[in-house]
Amino acid sequence: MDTPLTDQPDDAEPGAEEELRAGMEHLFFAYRDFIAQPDRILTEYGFGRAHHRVIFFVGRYPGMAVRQLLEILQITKQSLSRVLRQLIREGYVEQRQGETDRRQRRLYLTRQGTELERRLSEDQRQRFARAYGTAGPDAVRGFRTVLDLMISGPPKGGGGG
Amino acid sequence: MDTPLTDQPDDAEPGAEEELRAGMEHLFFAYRDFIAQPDRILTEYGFGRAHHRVIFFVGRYPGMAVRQLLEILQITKQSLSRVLRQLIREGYVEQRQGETDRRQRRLYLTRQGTELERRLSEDQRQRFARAYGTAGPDAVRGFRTVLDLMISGPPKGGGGG
DNA sequence: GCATATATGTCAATAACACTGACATATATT
DNA sequence: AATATATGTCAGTGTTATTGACATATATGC
Repeated sequence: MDTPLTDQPDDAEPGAEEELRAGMEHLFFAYRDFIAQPDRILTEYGFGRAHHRVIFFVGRYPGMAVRQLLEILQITKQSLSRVLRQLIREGYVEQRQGETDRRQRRLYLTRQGTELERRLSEDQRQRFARAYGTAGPDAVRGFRTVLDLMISGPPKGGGGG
Repeated sequence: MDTPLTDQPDDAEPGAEEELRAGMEHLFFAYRDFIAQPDRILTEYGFGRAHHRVIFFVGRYPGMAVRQLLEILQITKQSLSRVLRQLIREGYVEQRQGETDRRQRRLYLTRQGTELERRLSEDQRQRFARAYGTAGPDAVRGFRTVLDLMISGPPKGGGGG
């Protein structure tokens, strides 16, 4: 589409180094293209990427506490607050007091929020579905294996993943 | 490390839908963790994520023209300009006039820029090397297959993406 | 009850990174 | 000469993030 690059860069080093850099590059492209369409939709609503992340995770884990969301998104309370306030005010997310811990404000998508979530993730779901379908189950397993290994570090180090 | 989520969300739907959403979620985590360490290093230099992207791509494709960089990063000329100006002024990137087309300013890393590139990508390379090594060549092939399929859209549709 | 910690929310100031619009220069193409 | 391309810059704006400070409600330990 718009990546006029050959598979092998000018100073292609043979072997592993090149393989790693190619992976890094393609992860960048995949993520870039992954968020392009939702970004376009969000502008209609006056929302940004952060709103999408909140809607995605609250949709996926209903009843999530604010604290959890902060840990997942790794942003500050102040940043989340502005986004969350907007989503609540405009009727996409609602809060309910926690039952066991009443300090918590547990988060849920409203019907309107669920609709927006569907709309935002439509292209992303199709993108995954297409890639998964074309690549086949073995490749998907490999994809998930590598992706998961990149998330929290090596199983040996533990690191708290 | 900091993702206190179970593998299956509250409203787990059976089958494909759940698989897709899990993939989307893990792609988010992988990318988030992928850029965390470079982001920390960049603050030492007063640089941001955009500087890293420029350094990465100029390092990978020496002699790249500004136009190509704009297409890859999908940002505006004005946005790139600010970043590029800073990198040139501080001696990480240099420009040379194109030989065949003298309007072009072809971009190269200086020695200092190459050093910074190594430092910025060190954690990312290790992360990929670890994941690739642990997952094994079959999984890596699957990973690359799926990742590449997600980049520009279906092979059938061809062009757009 | 009191002290302290946790979960949440908000105000203010700031920065990085993107945007649009307008305009300028050098060079290439027709 | 006219037009297009490649690049650069100025001005203004907006989103998303930051840090710091402070407030409220609730939980927990003594």
